[in-house]
Amino acid sequence: MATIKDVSEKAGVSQATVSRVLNGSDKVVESTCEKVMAAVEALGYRPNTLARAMASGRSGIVGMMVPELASPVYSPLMGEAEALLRKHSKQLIVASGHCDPKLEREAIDFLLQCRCDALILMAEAVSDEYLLDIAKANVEVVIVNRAVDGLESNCVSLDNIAGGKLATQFLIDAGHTHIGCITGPQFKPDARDRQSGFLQALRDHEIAYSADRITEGNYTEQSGYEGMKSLSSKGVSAVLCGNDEMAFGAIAYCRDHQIKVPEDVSIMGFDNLHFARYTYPALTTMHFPIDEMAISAAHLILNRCYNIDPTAPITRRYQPNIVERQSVNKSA
Amino acid sequence: MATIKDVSEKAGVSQATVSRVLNGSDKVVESTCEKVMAAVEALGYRPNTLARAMASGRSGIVGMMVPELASPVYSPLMGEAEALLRKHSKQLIVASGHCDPKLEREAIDFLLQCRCDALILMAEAVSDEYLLDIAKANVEVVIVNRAVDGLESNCVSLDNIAGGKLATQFLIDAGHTHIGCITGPQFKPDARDRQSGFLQALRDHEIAYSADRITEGNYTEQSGYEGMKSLSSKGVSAVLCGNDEMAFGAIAYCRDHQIKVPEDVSIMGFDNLHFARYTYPALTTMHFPIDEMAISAAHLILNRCYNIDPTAPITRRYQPNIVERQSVNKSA
DNA sequence: CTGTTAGCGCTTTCAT
DNA sequence: ATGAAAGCGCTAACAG
Repeated sequence: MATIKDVSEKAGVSQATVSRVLNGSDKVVESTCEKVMAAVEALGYRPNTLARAMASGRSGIVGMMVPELASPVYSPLMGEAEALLRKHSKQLIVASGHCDPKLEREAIDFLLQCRCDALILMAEAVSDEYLLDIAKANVEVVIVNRAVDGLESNCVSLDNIAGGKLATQFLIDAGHTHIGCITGPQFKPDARDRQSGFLQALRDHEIAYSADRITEGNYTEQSGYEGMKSLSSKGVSAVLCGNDEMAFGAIAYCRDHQIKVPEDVSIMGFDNLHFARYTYPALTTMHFPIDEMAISAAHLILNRCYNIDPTAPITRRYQPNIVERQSVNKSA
Repeated sequence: MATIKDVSEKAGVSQATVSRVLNGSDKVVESTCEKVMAAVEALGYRPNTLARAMASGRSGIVGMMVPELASPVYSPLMGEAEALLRKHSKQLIVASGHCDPKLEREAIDFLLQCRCDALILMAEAVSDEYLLDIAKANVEVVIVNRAVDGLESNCVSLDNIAGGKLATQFLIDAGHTHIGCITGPQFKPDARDRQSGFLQALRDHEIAYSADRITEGNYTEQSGYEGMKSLSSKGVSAVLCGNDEMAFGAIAYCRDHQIKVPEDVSIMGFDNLHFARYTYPALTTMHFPIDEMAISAAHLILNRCYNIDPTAPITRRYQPNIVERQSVNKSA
């Protein structure tokens, strides 16, 4: 593969000059410029990103960590961020943390070793302190879906408490008083928040809280199925699920056991996955604006790290809203 | 951030020695080793991947191009490949080509500039010739979901013709003779192949081919919805969709228009997306073993490029198989 | 077993 | 406006 040296020789100029025309930085006289471009063309030269990063101390790479690469929930985060970053010639590299503190640290380490200029982290397992440490290093850090104390201006998060509350209120307004909840795994901040919103709404409406109407799942369909099974004998007329996938599982359980949704039991999800509209009945759920959050995160980095688009509006705290479809009975 | 020089000074040895203990390559005496490790620890040193790649001529990075980062179809490709590669300390970086020849070239260029040791390409828009050119360069290339003449040993593909045929046969065996087809966009090789399998099966069974029972979609739900609309007046008892997403759209159309699936019309998908089991009725479809293909692709690279696991079994040509659920009426 | 010495391909002063 | 030269942080012969 051709190097800058080859190009400079072929064009009869110095390497510095080649570098200058390629980066459009300094003023180069028209004719020299053409000679260089011709040589680049002839040799099929592609600048070596690695070498460029080494010499300049800027890699142009932004690293992202998500829990899983293959997940309907996080995919949009990668998709949207990549699109925007690419538009400004920044490259996104992604690593997955698999919700495990050790793996998350490894992933972040990897990203750091790649000398990313900035990091977008969707960290679920690692501690706040660890994140604070990272943020002190000389990389710009943006944390998605989690509000870390002391890192307010680096976080783009969703108000999950308000979401849980809003969803529950919707169910209450629809006339439900016997409401069950299949929560996400309690070690995850978002799962805890959603549940606490649920509890708050109950309290606000002075509806008796009943521990056996709450069951903990792990965000998978399977656990939603199990959760629904255990709730089905508890006399609930509505079930709030910690996420859409568990809601899919709950619906599947109902179908398998001749429980009609929403006539016999209403089911509500959380996330508004793309597919939520295709279940039967179509799932009523809370919208998680992850694509917008991705864009805010990317803008934040573009601003702070590369000084691009400093006027782009950035929202740091998002409010979920209800997407009403057919899985909730409103005449209960 | 600490460099190898800092470490070598702190440990009182040469940089070369530090490099040796870090790479476990050469023999280093125990005591030296400990000194170095202590210094590494004390300084919080992380080797610079970029510099390492430059000096060694090997980046340890494998590049992947997929049509979209956020897609239920391609996600597993990234997820599985990353998991396996990471297990062997290789990093995956992903770029998206958006099904556009220009963007695909840019993505591949980017990957090449990053000096990836190998490329996993899911290229839909770029020509065979272009792929042949790339393969001639000094990167290992694996092409997924496309069989390129002259690159047989670098391709991991799915027999889409056989898949289209098998699916159609299944419909025919179920008693259907008036079969419609919503195909994918014809500029995509897989869409063409699936359609030609459909046509072959019809021919094999001497069922009259009727052009107005075939409509071209673009793999989106929306286009499936539209396709079903146009087919609904053509007297078909079954519809084969070019992919699951269009099948979802077709089902949605039927639901909106009181057409019962599968009593009035049977619908069959292609891909077996994770979500296909959650539609109502649950979608009968062809399984696209993309996770296994991802693993084969990754193994191929591990073998050829890094000489790891040379005995791992690798399949280059996959056969889709039927996943029977509830959307096809078998007593037609 | 360990140190010395060249680079890897590029950017960036500093001269001219 | 352009060239010369010094690194960026690391690995890889080659000595010893």
